[in-house]
Amino acid sequence: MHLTKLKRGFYNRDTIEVARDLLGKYLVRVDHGERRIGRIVEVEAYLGPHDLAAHTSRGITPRTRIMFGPPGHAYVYMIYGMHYCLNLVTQPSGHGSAVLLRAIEPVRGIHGRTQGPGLLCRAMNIDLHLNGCDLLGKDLYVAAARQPQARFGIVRRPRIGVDYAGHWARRLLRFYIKGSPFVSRP
DNA sequence: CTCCGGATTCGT
DNA sequence: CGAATCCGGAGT
Repeated sequence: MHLTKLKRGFYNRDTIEVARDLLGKYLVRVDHGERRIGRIVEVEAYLGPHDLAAHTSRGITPRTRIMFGPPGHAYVYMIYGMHYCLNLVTQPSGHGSAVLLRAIEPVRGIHGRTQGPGLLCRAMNIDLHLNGCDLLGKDLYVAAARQPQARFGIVRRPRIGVDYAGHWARRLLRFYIKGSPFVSRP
């Protein structure tokens, strides 16, 4: 399959548009010369400091520094002391928004399950050393297929695991490819 | 410094 | 439904 790496302008847009446009794109991880590829099937948008479910709602801290930084970078954090989550920073520097990648469909070089943000990172060997990684580099990036792809429907749902966030927990900011068997929670 | 709880996953 | 497991952020 012929893939074209997305440029920074793709990420420097409205976070909800980026989230929807990431569906069907390909996450590429190059690790010790090994190339792992997964098709993105499920994402969540985190809009900025006003979004009470977003880490940036606490302001600029050592952890959220990357998420407040320029678009097109990876924001990786540890959760529950044992899993990692991968986000892609969106919009101009200072905005504090990102898209969480929740599930991918294995395409190449992937062993193990990929349904859920923690499992996705495990399968792609993504951990804190990739926090702040430039998505225009060679270790980790998103690419579009050059060949036209089959069309798909998009389902909108509330985000997972953010019940503490008041009315923000009910916003429809989770997107996934309709009918995909690789979504974490259909 | 201590304390609380989490953008999860797995086993009971 | 609860444990695993540890660090970030907030409060003292």
